[in-house]
Amino acid sequence: MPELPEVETILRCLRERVEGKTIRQVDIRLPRLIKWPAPEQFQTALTGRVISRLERRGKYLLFHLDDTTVLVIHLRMTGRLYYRAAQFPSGSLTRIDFLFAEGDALEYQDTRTLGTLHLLPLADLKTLRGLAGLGPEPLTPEFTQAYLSQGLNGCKAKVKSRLLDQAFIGGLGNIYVDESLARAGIHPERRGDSLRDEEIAKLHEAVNHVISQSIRENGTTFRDYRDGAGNKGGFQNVLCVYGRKGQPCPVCGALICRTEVGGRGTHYCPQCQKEVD
DNA sequence: CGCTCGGCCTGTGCGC
DNA sequence: TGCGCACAGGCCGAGC
Repeated sequence: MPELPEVETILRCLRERVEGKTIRQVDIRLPRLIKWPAPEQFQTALTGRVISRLERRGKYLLFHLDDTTVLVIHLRMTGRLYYRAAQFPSGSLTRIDFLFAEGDALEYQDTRTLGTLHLLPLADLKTLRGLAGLGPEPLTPEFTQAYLSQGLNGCKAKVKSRLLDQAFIGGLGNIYVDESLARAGIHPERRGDSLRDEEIAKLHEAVNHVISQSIRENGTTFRDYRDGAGNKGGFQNVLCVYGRKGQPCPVCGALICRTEVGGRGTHYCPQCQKEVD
């Protein structure tokens, strides 16, 4: 479900609500979501811990605890984290319920149940390969035009597939890749190594622009996404191509096309994003 | 080694 | 109305 801007929005929302809270009880209703350690140990180890700090890396959310262990949550497609005030009961959609000593709670919901939860000592975070191998994120000093250029150099894969690789760029997902390529005027099926310098410059600008604008808009609610308090995002109102098959391109008016690239639904403007390979 | 594809899950919305 | 199918924001591992 969520990509970098959505996870960032959840982080900002939850920070003020759960940092400093003591976990009194963990109610596990779908144990298979807990990948490490075994659910019983997960439950025991978390009970009594204080959440000292929240952090986001790519699409991962990290809950640092007062004993230097870390709860790592990945929401995958439909995971949600909801803060629940003390007077409300836990709902039927909750898969894992974190109850605080103060009476309030954090609930993990997940329709498709593809999400993952790990509890690890800080020093063992490197064993989570997806997390440890994350590439630089958009809007960081490491994500330069030169880095993008170097990563596309010799890349025979389609540019869209390359941009979705979290080890190359951390945090981009299907929506923002489609939107970035649209803004840069690059067809998603172009070979990575076919992009000219000026196109790479445009793509670099586009990725940063799209991600920063979406963070400002609190992410994209295409369907399921909500932040930690249940609020929708706003970026869906300014999407140029994603989910807009058959609708006019806001730039040129041509009708948006949908195709499949690397098994992912892909949207582009046939006029602004010409195939030139 | 680089890359593509299928599998993991459940729910929703569409066309017939 | 009911049914079946296509599709869904991500990631990993098998296999080419």
